Amino acid sequence: MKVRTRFAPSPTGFMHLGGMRTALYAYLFARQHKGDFILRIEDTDQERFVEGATEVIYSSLKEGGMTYDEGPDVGGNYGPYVQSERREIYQKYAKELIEKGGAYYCFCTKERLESLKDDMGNVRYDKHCLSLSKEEVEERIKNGEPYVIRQNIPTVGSGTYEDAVYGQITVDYSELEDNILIKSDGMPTYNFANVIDDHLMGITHVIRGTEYLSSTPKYNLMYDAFGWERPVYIHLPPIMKDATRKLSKRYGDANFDDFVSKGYLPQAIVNYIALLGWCPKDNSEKMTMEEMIEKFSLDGVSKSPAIFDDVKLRWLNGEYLKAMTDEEFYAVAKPYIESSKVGTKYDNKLIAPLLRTRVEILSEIPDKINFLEEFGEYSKELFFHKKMKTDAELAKTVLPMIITAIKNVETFNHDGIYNALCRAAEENGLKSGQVLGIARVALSGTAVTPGGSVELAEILGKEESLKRLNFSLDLLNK
RNA sequence: GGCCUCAUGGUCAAGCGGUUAAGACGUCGCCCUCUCACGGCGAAAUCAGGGGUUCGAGUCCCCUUGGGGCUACCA
Repeated sequence: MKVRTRFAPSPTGFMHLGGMRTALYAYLFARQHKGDFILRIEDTDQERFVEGATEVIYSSLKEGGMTYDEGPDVGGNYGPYVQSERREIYQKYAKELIEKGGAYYCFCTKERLESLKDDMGNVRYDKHCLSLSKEEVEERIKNGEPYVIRQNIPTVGSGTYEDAVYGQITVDYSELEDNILIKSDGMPTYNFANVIDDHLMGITHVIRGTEYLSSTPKYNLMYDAFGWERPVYIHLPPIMKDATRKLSKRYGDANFDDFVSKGYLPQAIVNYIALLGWCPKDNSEKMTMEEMIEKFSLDGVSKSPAIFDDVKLRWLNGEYLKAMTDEEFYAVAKPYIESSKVGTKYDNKLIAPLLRTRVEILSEIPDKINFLEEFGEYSKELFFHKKMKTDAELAKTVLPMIITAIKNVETFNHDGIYNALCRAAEENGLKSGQVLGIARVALSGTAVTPGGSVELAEILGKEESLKRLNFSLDLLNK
C-alpha cells in the first residue's frame, strides 16, 4: 500500500517550529517511502480564524523545501483539503456513527454541565442524554433546540495500540470522556474531523505531537466502529524552550518566519529542527533534504523532549554560510550590507567575502561593517601589539612609508597593495606583519576588523585609504 | 488530583547486558595568524536516586524524584 502522510495545522497565522518539525518528519517519511505528503488545513474552530494564515503555511512549507502532493492550493483527488469546506461530510459520518451506537445527541446546557464539575473543577459528562429515546431526540431537534453530538465511550474495558515510537499504549476507557464530536454550530471538533479525514484521505501513517498519545484510543474506537483500518501512529516528543516550558508562540520567537527574518537560512532551520528528536544512524548533522530523506528512520526518533538551542542553530547556520560560494553568499548578504551604514558606497562584492566566515546569522552583518563609515578619532593605544612589537612610536615612523607605498601602487587591487606593503616592510627591515598591522589600524581606527589592511585598503580605494592614513599620521603626531 | 508518558555532560545525542560511555554545539587551552574570524590540535564535563534480576546493568524490572502531555463546543 502506498504510504500517505499528512501535515494538518490549524491556521493560527504562524508557522511554529514545532509544527514545522512535525511537517518535516511527515514529509521525510512519505518521500522515503515514495509516498504522498498531504497538506490539510484544520480550521474547524471559527473563533480562531486568522486572515492570511493559510498563506503563511503555504509559504513556510515552500521555503522549507517541503512540497506537498495534495493540498488546498494544489488540489488532489481527496479534497476539499480545508476542513471548514467538509462540513457535510462530517455530518454524514456523524449520523452514521450514531446509527452504529458510537455517538449520540446531547442537549445538555452549559449550566447543567457546570453542575457536573468535581472538586478538581473537571467536568465529567455523565452520559445523561445517551438514554434519550430516538423520538424525543427528533422532537427536540425539530423544535430547534441546540445540540451537540458526543462520542459514546464504553464505561469498561481499555484500548490498546502500538505507537511506532512509544510502543504499546493502553488507556482505560473509564479515563476517557464522551467528547464532543460535532459542536452546536455544526462544525466538527478535532476529535472527529481528524479521524474522518485521515481515513477518507487514505492516510496510512499519522504523524503528530505527543499531546494525542493518550487520546488515540478514542480515535481507534471510531475507526473500529466504522469498520475502518487504523493507521500507524507516530507520536513525536515536544520541542522545549527550556526544561519546563514548551517552545511556543506564547514565549515569542518560535516561528519559522521570525528566524528567517533574523538572518537564518531556511535550509539551516529545517536541518536543525530535524535534529531535535531524531538522530540519523551515522550521526550526520549537516544534511541536505535529500540526505535526510534517505537517512530518516523511526527508530532514530527520540521519546524525550528536546530543548531548542539557538546557539547550535547559529553554528549550523554559519556552516551553511561558510559552505557557500562568494556569489551565493553575496546574494543573501547583499540586503544586509546595503542596510548598514555602508550602504552602497563601496563595492559590496568586495565586502561580502570578508563576512562569510565571520557571521553566523546574516543580521550580524551591519555591526560588523559599520566601522567602515565610522572612521574618526581613536586611541593611539590601538597600535600597541606585544607580540608584533609595535606601538604608537613605531607607527609614527612607519606610517609615512606606508603612505608612500600606497601612493605608488599602480593597480590598486589585493595583490598590488599586498606586494607594495611587503616591499616597504622589507626595505625598512621590518616584518611584514608589523607594517600590515599598523596599516590596518591606521585605515580602520578600530581594534577589530573583518579582514586585514590589504582587504580594507582595496575596499576603501586609493583615495580614501590615503585620506585615512594621513589622518592617522596627524593623530600620531599630535 | 487521576490517567498516559519521558529521564546519558550546560544543550542535542550515540548506546539497545560485557565500550577507556561515541560524536556535535558551547566552554577552556594551544597552534596558525596584520586584528577578528576560519582552520588544526587538545582538555574539562554525563548515565537523577534507591532497590532488585544477572557472573556482569547506562542498557531489563520495581519504587522514588523530577519533567512533559491529556483531563475543552482548542487543536
